[in-house]
Amino acid sequence: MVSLAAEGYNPANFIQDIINEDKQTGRHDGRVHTRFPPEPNGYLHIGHAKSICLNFGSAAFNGGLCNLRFDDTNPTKEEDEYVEAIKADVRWLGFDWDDRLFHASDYFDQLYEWAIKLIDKGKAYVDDLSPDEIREQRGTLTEPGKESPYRNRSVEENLDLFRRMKAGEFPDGARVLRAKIDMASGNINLRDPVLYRILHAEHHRAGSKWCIYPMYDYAHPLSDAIEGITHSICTLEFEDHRPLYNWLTEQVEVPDRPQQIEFARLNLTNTLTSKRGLRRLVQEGYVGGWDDPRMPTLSGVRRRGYPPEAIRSFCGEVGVAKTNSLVSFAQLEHSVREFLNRTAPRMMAVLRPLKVTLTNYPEGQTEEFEVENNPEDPAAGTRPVPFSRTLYIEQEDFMEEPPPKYFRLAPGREVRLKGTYFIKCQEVVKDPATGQVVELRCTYDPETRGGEAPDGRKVKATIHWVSAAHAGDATVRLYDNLFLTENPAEGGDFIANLNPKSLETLTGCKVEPGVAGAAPGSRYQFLRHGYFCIDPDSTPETLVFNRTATLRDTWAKVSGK
RNA sequence: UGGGGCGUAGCCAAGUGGUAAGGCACGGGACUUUGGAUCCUGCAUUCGUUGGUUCGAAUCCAACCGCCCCAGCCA
Repeated sequence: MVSLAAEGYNPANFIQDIINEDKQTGRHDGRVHTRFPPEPNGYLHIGHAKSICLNFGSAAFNGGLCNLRFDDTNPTKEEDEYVEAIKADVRWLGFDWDDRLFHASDYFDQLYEWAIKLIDKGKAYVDDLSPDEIREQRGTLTEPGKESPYRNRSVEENLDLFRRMKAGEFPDGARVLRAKIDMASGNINLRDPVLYRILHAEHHRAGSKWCIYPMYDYAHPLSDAIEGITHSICTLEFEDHRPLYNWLTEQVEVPDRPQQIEFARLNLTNTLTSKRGLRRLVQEGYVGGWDDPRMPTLSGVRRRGYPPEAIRSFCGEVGVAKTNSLVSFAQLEHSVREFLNRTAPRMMAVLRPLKVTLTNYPEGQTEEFEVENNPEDPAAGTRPVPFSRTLYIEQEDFMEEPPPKYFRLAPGREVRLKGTYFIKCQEVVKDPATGQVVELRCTYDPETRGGEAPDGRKVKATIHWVSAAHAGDATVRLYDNLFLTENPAEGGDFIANLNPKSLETLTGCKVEPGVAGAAPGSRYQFLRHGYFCIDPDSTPETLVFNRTATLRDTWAKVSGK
């Protein structure tokens, strides 16, 4: 039985190979315990989804557990607003941490005790050098660093100074606690890395209890150890930190040392996946907020209408490896369409209305047709759709001078109105001032009721429609890539790569009456258009729809549009 | 010029000495009351390069080339 969390998890990856081997050799007593460790300094994005699916998915797949842990070691950057949003996003994606919600800040006391232990062992020291001096003495990529003059202080003096750091006797930046490892190491992370810094700042959870805070490199491996994590999965840029990770768990002598494993983060074409960059888009007003449907944040794609199931299967499909990669956005859209095609109820919506009068249809008459809700899923049933003399069809479904291979309506041409009758265009009414086509006067063939002609004649197109008197009004937001370039972060300023046409808002759209009253978040397929999702901005009078994704459009290819 | 990684199709990615999975994209055809979906079908004589080992190499060895990451008291 595969749990929901493991659904979509693709075990064909090198991390699963490691887990398999560990289970076989009995490492970690055969346990698998992972964690997803976000810093609450921004909103989760699609890149985090890959990590969430990997951590929760691999744990579930292997009969293990996955914790949610907030890596809140820097009080100057972290806020409660973010922790709540992150929890909501992880839940929405479909994962559950049960009672295993943790914070690195839960461990500050233990972490402090272990720092004392390191000092006692002569493995850590208080350094009085300024940040600039430490940087200067760290050396360069090719030159070794210099040892600090404070490196060989006595254990007693270090203990005293560290306690006084904690007691608040020194200002920010005055001193730090450093690990004593190797200033000549080729790995810069091993050149006596800073373990604790002084920060007189209010912590979102710990309040003002502390004025010294552990660095990520110190807190992370030890938090993993405290939680009994077996496989600590992180991204490639931390590969260089692994020796330090191992050094720390060895020095504090924890019983079952966790192992860090690195994989390549997700990059998507035409999208920005850096918290810093996304924050800038929000703060400088390039988008409407973290949940703007153009944002790759989980809150953004949710509002856009992406189903969590689609994101999970996408994460399984792209796999997990160590190669830096840039996944095509089309791959994500494929997963979204694949899920929505199976599940989204169909609806007819006319985005750019063109009035059609059926001249031979009795005035004042209304018929109801039962139309299938989803041809992919007969169990979805049918819905009644009202039909009358005056209708709207899509402007682009008529051409006065149709090019070859255009099968839709044209003067004298017959097409099928989805689910109802064949209609034939008899007359084109134009605005005398502008020459714009404002109305089509057509006849319908009563013999074709239901959409088939008894005489066997065929029609080359079926178009969607909506009854003018019954239709609801809607605003429709059409979204396109936020960025014009494949890799917006590459080179200079990504702001220059912003797509000025990433949002087009259509008003006066006409939708089937059946959608009235639907809740925000409801997803539909608008026939021949794509998938749409009701936005919370909707009012009782006017629904607002966000386009999730278009349908594949082979006519666009043929016509070269 | 130090350290750590990575190179399999346009994009992802399996493959772990026995003769290149799969998905996306793309092309062709069938079917179609969504120009959707579905269904067939095509798409790497070759795995960064060059040598070597072997009956046999994407897999082992060597050298070279290319790309990514690291010099926060950020994570």
